[in-house]
Formats: sequence, structure tokens, C-alpha cells
Amino acid sequence: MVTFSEENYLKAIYHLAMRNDAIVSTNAIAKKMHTKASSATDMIKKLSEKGLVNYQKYKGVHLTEKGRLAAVSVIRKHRLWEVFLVKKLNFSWDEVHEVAEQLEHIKSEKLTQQLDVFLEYPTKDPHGDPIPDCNGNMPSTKKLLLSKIEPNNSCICIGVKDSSSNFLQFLDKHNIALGTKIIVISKEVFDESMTIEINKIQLVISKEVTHNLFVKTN
Amino acid sequence: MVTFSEENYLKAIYHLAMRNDAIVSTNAIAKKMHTKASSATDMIKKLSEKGLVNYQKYKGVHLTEKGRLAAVSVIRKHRLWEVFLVKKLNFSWDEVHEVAEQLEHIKSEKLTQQLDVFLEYPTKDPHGDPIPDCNGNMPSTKKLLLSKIEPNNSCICIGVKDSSSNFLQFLDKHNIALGTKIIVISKEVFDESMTIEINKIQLVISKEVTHNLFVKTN
DNA sequence: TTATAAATTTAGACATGACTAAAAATTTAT
DNA sequence: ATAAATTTTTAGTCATGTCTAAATTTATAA
Repeated sequence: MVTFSEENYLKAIYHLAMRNDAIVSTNAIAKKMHTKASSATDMIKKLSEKGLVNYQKYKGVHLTEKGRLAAVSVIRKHRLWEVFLVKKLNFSWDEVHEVAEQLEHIKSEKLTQQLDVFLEYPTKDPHGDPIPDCNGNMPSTKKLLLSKIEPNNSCICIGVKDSSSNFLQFLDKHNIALGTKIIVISKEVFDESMTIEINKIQLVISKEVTHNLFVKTN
Repeated sequence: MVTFSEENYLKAIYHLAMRNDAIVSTNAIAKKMHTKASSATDMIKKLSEKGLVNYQKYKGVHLTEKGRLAAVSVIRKHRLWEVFLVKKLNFSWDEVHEVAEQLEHIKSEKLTQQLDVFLEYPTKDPHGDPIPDCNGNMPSTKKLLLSKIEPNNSCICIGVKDSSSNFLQFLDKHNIALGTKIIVISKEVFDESMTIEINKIQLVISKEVTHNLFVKTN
């Protein structure tokens, strides 16, 4: 049995490793979990004893296959619930995270499965992130940062790197949503700001924006 | 902030008191929560310090208005989720309880409110129990006298009309308590006596009894 | 009414997940 | 290569919610 807290650590480790089996440091985990390194060490030992991570003192951890499956299962539930909240309960995309953080820990195979059916097998959450299938396969998305797009090229917004309310609300304000077509007009070398065009309207955005918006080219 | 565990105790106390402010004993709470009396005492002290119950050592507890509202809020969420599971996710009514026990603790006003909207303001859960409104009003279940129940129907004891010692002791002797399930087997026209079954044991009771026991149907 | 039984509370312990402070190992920089 | 800085671990503590065993209070019965 994996506890609430253990699930949160597994998820953190998964995200930090970017689903490679890259080695993740104790400090990185502590930072992500907003706890202290000593607390992270304690939990790492527990996860290691349960066979969810491989751990060598002072050398960091990586998820075992068992741990990866547990992490992906939580992420699957999180993203399915986000879809539910937006599509069925009229939440906006900047409101769903906190509630999904709670819902992702509900334990019921049938619940997850039926939710997937009810939502008609969505493949992306409201922020454009892929939803793993029930066997733990995470669809691989090749995502480009908007900052990599050269002037006079167009692209389509497919996700966000930062999903804070502030950033999401900024995007709403400028009518940038998943699927929005963005034409890159020019880039400033000085501050990495970028002039883009959306629906015939030109707009200057800072490097904080271009480095947090995922796009695909046509 | 009310914890997961505290919410479960409040719910237990609410059910045991049958929403009178009847006094509930430590042992009754422990039994309902499947813990020991000492654990119940510990939690009762915590609830008392938070102003959720009134408590006097050795004298039992009853919910304060604040405690009642917290309990009813949890029950509201539990029953709304049960409706969701049956109506939207194709669960059967005997499968929903366990999952709803988890979902009832999710904290989000908006979630509960929007779920209510999505389900089109249901008033009963899949087991026929009433769903409280968002102000904590529990629709009153109309109390029936046992004498009104027809043979081959079952009901649950929810109160007494006569509360004399003699009557209450009679009920104790025959293991009739609040919450006891009673199956009506037959009724005599001659003297209005009734044969009932409780926990597989049949018993004949007089009209003095059937006219003084409140029940609800399922 | 006093002895016994039952219910309740207290005391002390344990597991979980967090913390601080200090020790140990590793990395970085001179 | 070694001193300094950083990272990681350990040791000891705390709060939550549970337990057992013992003490205390209340209820019951001879």
C-alpha cells in the first residue's frame, strides 16, 4: 500500500527525472516537495524499502519500474480529473490543479477506468499535457518552446511549462489557448522579447513567456 | 481546519445522535469507528477543544452547531458523489460507499457546488437517504409509526413516541435500538399485534409497541 | 448500601511524516 | 591536493492518531 505522501514524492521524482531514469538528488526532491532535505532522506529510505526507488546513500535516487508505474498512475488520475473539472464542472484551466492534487489520490481502479470512459478517453489535459493510458504508457510529445521558433514562422500552442494561475490568466487575457496559432514576427537579441501575431493582432511578449509556452510547428 | 479523521468522527457522532442533539457515548463512537474507547476519548478531546462537540468527562458528547454543520457538509459530499458514481459512472448502489468514503473528504466549495449543478440538484442518494443542501439543512425524513408498515416491508428504527422507562427498557430487552433494521412479517387484525424480525430473530409485539416506535422506510 | 460489573479516562508506547542541529560525505575552488 | 563550501545523512524531537494496560468513575445488583 502506497500512502498519500509517498505518492506525492513519487510524482515529484518522476517529474524531476523528466521520465528518463535520470538520477534525482535529495535536495531537488526536498525543494519540489517544499520540505527539508532531512525529510526527503527519510522518505527516500521508505520508498527504497518498498522497492519503489533505487537508492544509494549520497548518490540520489531513480524510480524502479514499480515506482514509475505508481507515479504514472497518479499523474493519469490527476489529468483525468482536470479534464473532468473543466469539461463537466465548468472550472477554468487555472482553477483545476489544487483540486486535482486531492482527487489524484482516490483509490479505485473502477473509478479511474469509468472516468476515462465517461470523458471519452481524452489524450490531453486542459494544459495540453498527455494523459498516460491504464498500462502506464505516457504518450511522448515532442514539444518545442516558443523561444526556439524563428521569425516569420508560425506555430500552434500545445502546452505550458509553467502552469501557475498567474501565467494561465495572462494567457487568457491575451487570448492564447491550446490550439491557438501564433506567428513569430521578430525577436529582440537584447532581452529575448518577441513580437508575435495572434488573430491579426500583434503583441510583444517577454522571454518569461516564450520560455514557458510549448508549441508545435505546422 | 478539520482533518480527515476528525470529519469521520463527526459523521459517526451525527449518525449516532440521529440529528437530535442526543448524547452519544464514548463506547458507541469507538464501536462505530472500529477503534478502541481510549482512541475515541482522545479524539473527543480534540473535537471538544476545536468547539465541534460539547463534552463532559464520563458524560458523553453531542455536536455543537459548528460540529453539526461540518458533519452535514461531509454527508452532503458523500451522497452527491454516490449519485455521481451511479448516474454518471455506471456504478451499482452496492459499490459506491467505499469510494464515496474517500471522495467526501475532498476540500473545495466550488467542486461540491458544481457537482450539485451537474447532477441537477438531486435530493436523495442511491440508497434513498436525503442530501442536505449547501446551508446544512437536512431534508427531514418523515417519521412513520411502525404500525403503518405493511407485512414484507423492512424499515429502520429512528425514534420513539413514548419515552417512558418502561418502554425504553422493553426495547433494550429486545435489542431494538435507534438504527435497528426491522422486517415486518405479519400483522394480526384481531389485536393489531405484529410479528417482526430483527437480526434473524422473530418476535411478536403488541399494538402498544407498534404505535410508539418511529421508523423510516428505505 | 456496599460489592461487583461496566464504561470511561489516563499513562505510556508506537508508526508516520515532519522538523532542527550537528555530523559525515562529496564537490568545488584555490 | 587540500581547504572550504555544499550536499546529504543521522540523531533527537514533535504532532497526529492509534494501541494496551491500568486506574478511575459510574451503573447495577445482591
